[in-house]
Amino acid sequence: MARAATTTDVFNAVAEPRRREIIGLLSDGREWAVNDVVVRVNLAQPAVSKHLGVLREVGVVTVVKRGQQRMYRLEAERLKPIYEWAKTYEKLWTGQISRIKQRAEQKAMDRIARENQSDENGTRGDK
Amino acid sequence: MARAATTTDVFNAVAEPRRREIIGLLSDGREWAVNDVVVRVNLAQPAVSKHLGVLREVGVVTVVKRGQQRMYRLEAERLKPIYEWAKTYEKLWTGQISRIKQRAEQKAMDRIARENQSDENGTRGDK
DNA sequence: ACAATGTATGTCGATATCGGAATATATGTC
DNA sequence: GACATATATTCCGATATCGACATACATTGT
Repeated sequence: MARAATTTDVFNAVAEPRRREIIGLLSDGREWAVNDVVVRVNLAQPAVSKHLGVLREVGVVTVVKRGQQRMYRLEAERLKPIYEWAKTYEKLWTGQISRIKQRAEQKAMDRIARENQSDENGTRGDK
Repeated sequence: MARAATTTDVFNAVAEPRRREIIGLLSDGREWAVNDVVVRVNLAQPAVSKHLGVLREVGVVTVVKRGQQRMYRLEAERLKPIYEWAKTYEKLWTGQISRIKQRAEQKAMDRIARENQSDENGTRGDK
């Protein structure tokens, strides 16, 4: 078995920097003709067509014919799986505390929480 | 030029499903020996070592020797770029405001397109 | 019908992958 | 030292990639 095809996954499709660049362009919500993209990206037209083809296969963009042009549009919700996946790990880096410290803190917190059972009633008397 | 190396990018490293699976395992914050991973994932040891090597090269995991074992640990903050990237597009699929706006724009586009050419499929039109 | 424009497709070369198998490199144990 | 365990490294075959280039296809205008 070899490397997975770029079209098997949103993850694989988006791994290519050029493709991310193109997604960035289309993120303005407008429809983009292939040539509009070619002008902005430093790539020849066939390369752009292929990248758009990959993005289309995984549903990240949709095409519609308009005259002799093909208008590509971003289907951003297809990126959601990536967002959700990464979001799963967000809690592991938020706060500047490292994970190890977090674990230590967690244990300390548990202990303190137990100890505080005796101190349940509001010593925080501001008011 | 060929496909980018899996070690060039967090995006590329994470494009591989097995690697994401391994990341999922390590997300409990503990240190994992290679064999611990081998037992959980349906892969031979060399394959696992290689995957861990890739993840290590991009900094997603770190290693530390302990006896004859190599303990791997997740460095979740290295996934942040992916989260941030995807987050940029979150607003495009959540919230009704952008959705409505997008819809309106799309309808305008469609109308313009229709005006520009009423002939989609070989039907000899007027003009 | 012909030319021009916009886009897709096919071929090619260089490169890298992924998993398996075999082997090498520690490290620990008797 | 001999041996077992844990892991890394190397070689292999099959497969895909990506960009360049050439070319085909499609649509529009004259």
